[in-house]
Formats: sequence, C-alpha cells, structure tokens
Amino acid sequence: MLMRAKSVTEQARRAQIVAAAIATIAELDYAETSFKAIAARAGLSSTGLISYHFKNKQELVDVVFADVLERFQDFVNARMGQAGAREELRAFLVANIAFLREHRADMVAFLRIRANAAVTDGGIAASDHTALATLLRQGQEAGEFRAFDPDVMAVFVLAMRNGVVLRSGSLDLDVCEQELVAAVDLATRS
Amino acid sequence: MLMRAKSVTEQARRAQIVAAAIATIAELDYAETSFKAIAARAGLSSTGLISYHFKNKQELVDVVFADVLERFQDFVNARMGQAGAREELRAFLVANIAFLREHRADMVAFLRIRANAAVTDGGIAASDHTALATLLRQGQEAGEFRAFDPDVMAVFVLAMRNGVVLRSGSLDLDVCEQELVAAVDLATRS
Amino acid sequence: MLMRAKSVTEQARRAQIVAAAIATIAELDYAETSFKAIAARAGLSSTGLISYHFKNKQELVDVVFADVLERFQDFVNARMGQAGAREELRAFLVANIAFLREHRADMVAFLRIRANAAVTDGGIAASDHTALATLLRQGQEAGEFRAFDPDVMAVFVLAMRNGVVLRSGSLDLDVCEQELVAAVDLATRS
Amino acid sequence: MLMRAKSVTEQARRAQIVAAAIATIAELDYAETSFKAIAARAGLSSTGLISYHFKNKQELVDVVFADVLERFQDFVNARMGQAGAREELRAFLVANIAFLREHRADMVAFLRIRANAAVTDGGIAASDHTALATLLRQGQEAGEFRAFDPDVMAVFVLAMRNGVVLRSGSLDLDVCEQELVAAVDLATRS
DNA sequence: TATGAATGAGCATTCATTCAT
DNA sequence: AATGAATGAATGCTCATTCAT
Repeated sequence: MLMRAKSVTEQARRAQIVAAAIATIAELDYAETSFKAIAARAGLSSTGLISYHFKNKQELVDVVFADVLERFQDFVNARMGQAGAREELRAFLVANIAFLREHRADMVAFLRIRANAAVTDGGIAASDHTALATLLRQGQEAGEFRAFDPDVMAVFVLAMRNGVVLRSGSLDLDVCEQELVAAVDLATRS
Repeated sequence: MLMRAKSVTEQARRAQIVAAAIATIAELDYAETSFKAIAARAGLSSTGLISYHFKNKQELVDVVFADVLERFQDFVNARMGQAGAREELRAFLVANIAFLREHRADMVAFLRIRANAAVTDGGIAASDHTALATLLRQGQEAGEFRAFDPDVMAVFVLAMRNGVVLRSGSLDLDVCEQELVAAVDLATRS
Repeated sequence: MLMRAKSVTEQARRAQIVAAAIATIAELDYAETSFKAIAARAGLSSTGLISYHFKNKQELVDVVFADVLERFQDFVNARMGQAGAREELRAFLVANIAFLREHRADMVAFLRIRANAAVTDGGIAASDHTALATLLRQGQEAGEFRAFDPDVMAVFVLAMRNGVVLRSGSLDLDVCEQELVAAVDLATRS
Repeated sequence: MLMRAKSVTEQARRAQIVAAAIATIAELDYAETSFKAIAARAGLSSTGLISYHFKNKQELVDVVFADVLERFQDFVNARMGQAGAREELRAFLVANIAFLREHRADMVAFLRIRANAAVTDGGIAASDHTALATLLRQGQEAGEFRAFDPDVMAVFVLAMRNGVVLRSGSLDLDVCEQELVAAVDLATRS
C-alpha cells in the first residue's frame, strides 16, 4: 500500500480534529456527534476541512479509536511488567483506573465508539481482550490463578472496568480502584 | 393521566412495531436504527404508520425499553426468592443468563438503548442497580457477604453480565453462566 | 347537476363539522387548521368521517365560507331596509358590529378563509362588496352621498369593518361602532 | 448578541432567497409557501440551501417581514415631515400608495405574513399602528382633527390601506389614492 | 354511517461530502 | 491548505385521503 508521507502541519491538523472528535463523543452521545459539532469544538471554520483530512467519517472514527487505544496501551504497558501474574493483573487494573482518572473523555469516547460497533478494523479492537486472556492463562500455568476459562474471565474483568468508566461521573474512583482490585483478586486467585 | 384504552388491533400493531424495533436495534447499530429500517423489518408499507401508532421516536424507544425491562424483570423475579442472600444472588445471575439465552436480541437492544442514554424515564432505568445493591447490603448484614461497597459491587456484577450479553454471539453461555456464578460468589462471600 | 338529497342526520353531521371547523380556524391559524384539530373539536373519533361527509378539504372550506356568509347576510338583511341611503348604510354598519358581537368566531374564520384565498366559488365571495357598492351608488343618485368611486368606497368601508373584526379582541366594540358610523358618514355624505 | 459578520456572497444569497420568498408568498397562499416552492423560484437546486442560510423557516419569515418593513418605513419616512398633521396624514397615505405601486408583491407578502401571525418579533409588527395613532393624537391637540378615538381611527386608516393592497390587482391605484386621501381627510378633519 | 387503521406524498431540517476559489 | 457555499440523500413527522369492516 503506497501512501504519501503526511506533512507536519497535516499531522497537527489531524491530531487537532481527532482531539475535538474525542471531546465531542464524550460530551454528546455518539449518535449526536456530527462533523458540525466536531468542527465547532476544534475551532474549525468548516466541516469541509474534516473531509479534506479524512477520507470519510468512518476513517475519522477509526483513527480516533486507534489513537486512544495506542495511548491507553502505552500508558498501561509502562506500568506493567511485574514479577508475578497476580501482581501483573493488579498493576493492569490500577493502570486502567489511573488512565481513567487522567483521560476520562478518551475512555468514554473509546467505549462509545466500540459500543456502536462502528470500528472497521476488528483486529485492533480485540487486542485488549487477547492480551488480558494471555496474562490470565499464564497465571494459571504458574499456579497463581485458579481454574477458569481465561477468555470468559477476561471478558468479566474488562466489563468491570468498563462499568467503572461509564459510571465514573458518579463514583469515587479511589473506592472503585480498591474494590476492583479486591474483587478481581478474589475471583481469580487460586 | 388520561388515556384511551387501546384496541386489540392497535395493541397488536404496536407490539409488532416494538418487536421490529428490537430486532433492528439488535441487528444494526442504535445510530442506524431509522423508522425506515424498522418499517422494512415489520413489513409496513410506510414509516407514517409508526408515527400513527407512536407519538414520536422517543416514545417508541421508551416503550421498547420499558417492554424489555418488564419482561426481563418478570422473568428474573419468577426465578428468585431464595432463602439466603448468596443463593439469591446466584439465582439472579442464573436467571439473567437464562433470559439472555432465550431473548438475546431483547437484551442487546436494551443495553444499546441504555448506552445511548435516550431513555426518558430515568427512574426505571436505574431500578436494576438499586435492587441489586439492596440485596448485597442485606447479605452483608446477614453476614453472608464480606465487607465491600455495595453500590460499587452492584456496578461490577451488572457490568459482568453486560459483558456477557455483548459477547454472547461468540461465547458459550453454559460456560459463562458457570464462570459468572463462581466469580461473583468468590468476589462477594465472606 | 343531479345530486341526492341529504338525509337529516347527514345534514346534522355536516353542520357539526362545519361548526367545529369555524371554531378551529378562529382559534388556531388557518394554516394550522387540520382535519385532526377539527375532529378533536367536534368530538369525532376519526378524521375519516370528515372525508366521508366532504369530498375534500376544499369543499369543507367552501361550505364553511358559504355557511357563515349566508347567516351573516340573513342577519344583516333583517336589520336593513331603512328609508334613505345614509340610514341604510348606518344600519349596515350597526348590523355588522352586532353580528361581530354575537358571532366573533364566525367572522374571524370567514376573514381568515378569504385572506388565504382558498375559496373556490368566487361569485359568492364578492357579493358582500357588490351589494354595498350598489347601495352607495343609489345614495349618490339620490343626492345623499357626495361624488366618489362607489367600488373603491365599498372597499374602504368593508376594509374598516374587517379591521375592527381582526382587532376585536383588544378593542371596545361600542366605541368602534360609534366611530365607524361617524367616520363612514363623514366620508360619504354630500 | 454575538453574530459573525456575513460575507458578501452570503448576503447576496440570503437576499436572493428573501426575494424568492416574497414572490412566493405573494403568488401562492401563505399556507402553500414551502421551501420547495421558494427554492424553485430562486433557482436553487436544493431546499437544503435555504436551511443552510437560515436557521429555520421562522427565521426566514421574520427576515422577510423585517426586510419589507424596513424598506417600507424608509420609503414612507422619506416622504413625510410635512408642516401640519393633515398634510402629514395625507403624505403618509400618498407614500403608502406609491410604495404599493412599486412594490406590490412586498406589501401583499407583508400582509399575508402578518395575517398568519407568524412573526416572532411582536414589537416591530405594531409600530405601524402606534406611529399613526400618535400622529392622529397630535393633530387633535393642534386642533386640526376632530374628536375621535385615535387608536380606533388608526385601525380604520390602516385597514383602508390594507383593503387597497389586497384589491390592488383589480383597482386603479390613481383613483384609490385620490379617494383614500379624500375619505380619510373627511373622516378626520375638524 | 361510522370507525380507525393504513397509505403515500409532502414537509422542514440535518448530514456527510464535494467543489470552486 | 483552507474556506464556505452547494449538493442531494436521508430523517422524523404530519397530512388529507382511502379502505375494510
């Protein structure tokens, strides 16, 4: 696939639009997120500019999704690498809550995009799940976790985190973090 | 609140449209669910007929939401009423999965509507959470559950169930049920 | 033109619908007057009944217009027949205000229909004007009125009355009657 | 009230649409005036363009109304400023007929909009009446006019003018002007 | 006759996208 | 690269009218 390298200003503009799109999706509903609303938030004078920088709305959504995912993964990965699987799982959860604390809009936008299943990629979208399932499996092999279906447990853990994200407006995140770590540990350890 | 009794045909048509709306929301995205798509699925010749039977889109969505919620609650309540809180919680989870098995589209539609926050009611929408939090609190007082924040734990439990619903296309529900019951029990019992 | 005689109940229903249409046009704008609004005011269970009794909306409007006009003319004619033209003109104006006092909705509806030029008839619509112009002409020939264009003066007189009708919500009709009689007399007498 | 300055093209398009709206309202009924009819008259390819330039139909109607009113008032004011009240009243009437001669469609559209009471402004809509009533009152104080209710007389005078406007298709405006001036003078002078 | 369900054209409005500048 | 004007398809909704019962 041949594609021209993007210039610096081009990249800056795209980043600006992506940021505005995230803010818009997090503030309004996904269904209410229009180019007009994004352009207003980005201080752009025309929605045409969004179409100029992104092939279509789908591409913009995909880029937003990938952008948040990458920053999320970098953030979480930087806080993992613990010795044991239990500790690693705990670190994962703490990192998730930490990211949520600092980047609530990003996580909300991310979940809303995923909920509306508009992501074209597919592969990337599931990477979250796969990595966690792998960690759980390794912990089981190491005898740190009890016997359970790692894929299903991964669904559970990520769902709990998502629940916290969607309720983060009305919940105390310190309490959530503590309870989440405790509950997951109880549910998984051998 | 005065309202004329609805005729049998009227009720049948409304039920048909509600069913078509559920199917549409479950199949397409919530954002893509238009009167046209619903009418097509219901075999109606005109979107005008939907407007004839429902004041506006909001009312249709509200009715769909309330309809699923009522059937869900009847279904679950009929399977609860156990002696202890641990058993009650288990029964709640089993009933949830059983409903999902039989009415997957309903649950998906329900969650998608709630995710897009378009429900006018408000009170009803949270009843799920409140009832569960109360059960957890009672279990704690009875000494069956360990100490945790009941509201946060209710968020966790419902989030896990939601995770199963949204993944139910690719997961084995028997496994999910077993794992869900086990995980929640481990996370909550004293 | 052959047409079956209308039964008594048929006539009663038509009269009921016509009355409801008048009330609706007078209360709402002409543009907002729908079959639904008329049916509601008539206590009818279906707009289909209006279509059953009237070929289409145009016919209903025409009938409403002719109905008000006929009652108006009967009312006014019963109060005219004075000796001289000046007295006759005065009687015409007094009768107009009297009709307005008792049948404000009818006159408002009448004017609104005419303003929106939806009347098919044409001949009937102008009869008001023709009769008045004739009276003015006769008064001129009798030497009671000064020289003026009778058609134009008829437009003036009817316009003044219309102005009173449209403002009758906020004006004192006793004052209006007095001023109208005086002004028209001054403007016409020789 | 903050609003971005409109570009030259923008202003030109808006003016074009306003002109088309006036022509449409004057030609068709007010009730029949749709965006489609206006777009056709303006040579626009899409009704969407009207929505692009005007927030909604109400704003377009308000702008049309204010536009005609402003041009009318400028036109009339430029022809007034006479010494006495009688002369001033006469100048007002002559100016009205002159404007009608040159801008019949504008006046018809204006009256139709007002008749259908769709004007949001409210304040401006009545200025016509207030100014005239004031002139009449001043003329009475100066002894030029006889005793009458100035508000009612203002209603009469404006109603007469409106009558001429609505009949201007079938009346000789020269005759109307002459008769109007004479009739009003007779009805008001002391 | 009367009902209310059904029809399909029409409405204003929003939207992503294109295009000339 | 950026603007904003233009396009036309799509949306929810209303309407007069038709039709089976």
